[in-house]
Parts: sequence; C-alpha cells; structure tokens
Amino acid sequence: MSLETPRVSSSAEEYLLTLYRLETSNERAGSSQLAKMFGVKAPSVTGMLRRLGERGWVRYQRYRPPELTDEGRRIAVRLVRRHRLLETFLVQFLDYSWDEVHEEVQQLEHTVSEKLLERIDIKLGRPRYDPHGDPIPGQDGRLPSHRLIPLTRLQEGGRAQVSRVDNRSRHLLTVLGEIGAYPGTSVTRLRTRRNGQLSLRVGRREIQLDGDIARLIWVKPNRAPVAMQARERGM
Amino acid sequence: MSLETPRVSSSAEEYLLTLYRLETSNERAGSSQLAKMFGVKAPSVTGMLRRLGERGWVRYQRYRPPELTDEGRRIAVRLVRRHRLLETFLVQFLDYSWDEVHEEVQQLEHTVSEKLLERIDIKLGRPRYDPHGDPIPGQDGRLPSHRLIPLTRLQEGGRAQVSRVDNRSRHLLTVLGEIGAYPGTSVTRLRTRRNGQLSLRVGRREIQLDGDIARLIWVKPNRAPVAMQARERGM
DNA sequence: CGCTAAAGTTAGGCTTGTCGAACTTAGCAT
DNA sequence: ATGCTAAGTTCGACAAGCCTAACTTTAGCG
Ligand SMILES: [Mn+2]
Ligand SMILES: [Mn+2]
Ligand SMILES: [Mn+2]
Ligand SMILES: [Mn+2]
Repeated sequence: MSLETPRVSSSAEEYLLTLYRLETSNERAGSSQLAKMFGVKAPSVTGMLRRLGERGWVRYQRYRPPELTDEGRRIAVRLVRRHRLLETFLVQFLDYSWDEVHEEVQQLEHTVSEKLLERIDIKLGRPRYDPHGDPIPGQDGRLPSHRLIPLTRLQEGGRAQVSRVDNRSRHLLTVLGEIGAYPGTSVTRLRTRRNGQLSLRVGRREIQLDGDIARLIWVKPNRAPVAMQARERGM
Repeated sequence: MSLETPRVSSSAEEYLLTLYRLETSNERAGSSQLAKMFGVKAPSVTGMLRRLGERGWVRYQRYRPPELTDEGRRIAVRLVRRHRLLETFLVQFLDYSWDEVHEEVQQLEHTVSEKLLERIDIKLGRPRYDPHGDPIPGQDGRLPSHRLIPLTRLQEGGRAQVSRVDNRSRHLLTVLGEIGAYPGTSVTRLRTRRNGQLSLRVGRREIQLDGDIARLIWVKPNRAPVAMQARERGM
C-alpha cells in the first residue's frame, strides 16, 4: 500500500476512458481506430498501449485489441465520476448549457483534486445523474442504473419521462434543448404521421422528430407497458 | 497576429510566475535559488531558462539572473489573475478556508479556460481582491492598487481596516483566521505593552501580536495620519 | 490455398522536462 | 593578485508522448 498516488497522466486517463466506453458498448477497436478517436497516429497508440500494459492497466498483446484490467477500469470510472460531477456543477452553478459543458470539462477532469470534487459533490447534494441524464459513479465506483428505452420504442399514446440524452453530438443537444427535451421532462408519444418520423407532445407543444434523433433520447415509461417486440437490432 | 494561442506549459507558467513575483519584490535569484523554489535541480532550471529565452519570455544570458520580457510578464499576470479569481471562487462558493485555497489552486490555475474564468468572474461580481486581500489583475492586466501600511506602522490609538494578509505561511493564515484578521475587519492599535509585541482591539477582543506576525498584516488607516518616519528599511 | 490490402508494429527522431556527474565561471578573501 | 568555493553550465541519459517511414502480420477474397 503505497502512499504515493501513482499519478496517471491525462493522456493515459483519456485512453483508459475510451477503452472503458468501448467496453461498455460492447465494441472493440484496434490501434488505428483508437488513433482516429484521439486525433493521433497509429504508432502513438501502440506505444501508449505498451506503457499502459506495463503499468497493469490494460492487457495488451500485439495485434490483438486491448482489454482493460480491473485497475484500469477503476481509473476510468473515477474519471467518469469527475467528468459528470463537473458537468453538473458547471450547469447548476455557472450557467453553462448542456451543449457546451462536455468540452469545457475535458481538461478540468484531469486536474481537479479529490478534495475539490468532494466539495462540489456536497454542494450539488450528491447528484446521481448529470445534465444529460448519465449516471454519476459513486466514490465506490458503483453506477446507479435504471431501465430505459429509446423513445422510438415507446408505444403510441404512451407517456414517459425523458431520462437520458445521448450527448455525442453537440448540435443534437442544442436542438433537443430548444425542444425542451431535458431529463425530467414528461412527453407523450402521438400517432405517427409520416414514415420515419415520430410525433411527440411536450407540454403544450407538438413536435415531429426524425427516427435518427428520437433514437438518441432515452425515456422511462409511465406505468404503461412497452411494446415488446423481439429484441431490436443494433441498440 | 496568430490565431493559435501558443500554449504555455504549466511548468513554463510556473517559472514565469516566480520570476514575476521576484521582480515585484525587487529580488533576484539565480539558477540554484530558483531550483530550490521549484523543487528541482539546478540544471533543469538552466534548461528551462534557455527555452523560455528562445520563446522570448525571458531575457537570459548565461551566468546572469534572468529577466522577464513584457510578453513573459503578461503571461505571468494572466496566471495571477486566474489564481486569485479561483481562490476567491473556492472561498465564496465552495466553503474553502483562506488557508487551504492557495494549495488547491496550484494545478487548476493552469487548466481553467478563459470561458470558465469569465463565468466565475461574473458569478463573483468581478471582485478586485482575493481572500487574502491581494489585488486581482483585470483582463487588461492592470492591477488595482491602494496604499497600505503594515500594521507595525499604524500609530498607537490609530484605527484601520485590515486589507491584505501575507499568504506565504499557511500556519500564519490559520492563526490570523482565529483572530479574525480577514480583509475588511476594523482594528484599533492600543498602547504597546511589552517589547516587540503589539496590542490590538478587534471587535470586543483585545489581542497581543508578535512584531513578526504584525508585519505581515497590511492595513488601510482610517482618516488618522500615519506616523511618517523616514522610509523604513526592508519594506 | 495463397495473395494482397489494410491494420498494426518497429525503428528512429523530436520536444519537454527532469536528473547526476563533470566542468567552468564569478566573486570574495586573504 | 590570486586562488578557492559556491554558483552556474554543459553533457549525456532517461521517460512520456508524439511523428514519419519502413516493415510485418492478419484476414478477407478469389
Ligand atoms: Mn479529458
Ligand atoms: Mn454528460
Ligand atoms: Mn501552479
Ligand atoms: Mn491569494
């Protein structure tokens, strides 16, 4: 049990985070794909994977996709916690909008101390979800989880609560923000009109959404049962 | 006029800041003294000074104490601004005490974006002084300045407002915090009792301070004129 | 089954920032 | 004036991260 915190570099953390995200979504990526994600060339990835392997944070064998070790995953989850708490803080206390907050946190998340994070957590009242509805891991690394379905699988006439919004596109968040599709908002799905589109009632407004967009909004249905088709492909 | 902000590394910023502080207090230091300040060995300093010289942030000639260029000084002042705004924010919004805040900000100050800093500045109402009473440079790099005297030069019977407290010793801040010697506090100097000590009324309490400590408290006298001896040595 | 293109790695180089060991300079003290 | 010591520099090394160019492996396809 060393007293020295082994100090993980920002880059190393970023790699571990990406590996964690991939693992979570059951994807796997090789060096060149990872390289694209980091805006770096392939040999840099090979080198980093080797170093991460030496430190015991990933299991890496040449030509095979890398895997996180438990320790590596722990580091990643701690980073996720910092990321999401910081996002929440910026939105609640510094008037950031949910579409600008992710970018802002990219650097900060690697720098913020345990102490500061704890104060932020307290000020926020130990929130369990971030502004996009993503769960915030606890200090123990556990994630709150709830069963959500994409809006596209809500049955027509069904009411639900928006609970999570995919935050991969900033533009999308802006659009959804205009609609008012923040976590906590109640929506009702109306009869579908046009092919590929989906009608929604949000408050008094009625809205048409493309399937591509609707798929990125996750909801918790109110009582009413979900249309339970055989498992949908690809999600 | 390049669009690329030339990105100054944390280390470089730290060097420039130290050089700036030295310049401000009319001290000069060579490589080994700087090395001690950074917790680094002398050859590292030589190397860094050379690089800072190449970038035009210091004027450096071997064997001579380095000097900041205008550009180097600007970078330092911007860092001072970030540092002091962050300190103020942590104290006002996250319940930090003034004796722990300096440490906390050491990393953060190099990471925080212009945007975040601006939001913090707004939230704080564009404060002009930090929790220790140190002036916060504006975006233009100008420092608010007021004429202060050390408590030791306040005449007996004189009333004054604590305005700045030297923050070089964390322990000292703790002590002064217990006394309640925060900027804004009104104090009256009483007749001196013992040699080297100084009596003070703070609210209803009466307090004895060693000269060493009193010298680190800077006050703004209320109306009453200051005992104007020939310029004191060393301060 | 064998070829080829894509994916991945290796080799060698660069920058920043650090170090220890060895050398040089400056400045003081006799 | 000269010599000694402390301050300062140079040299060679190392680690992290990144790059390009060249090589190797994998895997898909005919
Ligand atoms: Mn990041
Ligand atoms: Mn988020
Ligand atoms: Mn710092
Ligand atoms: Mn301060």
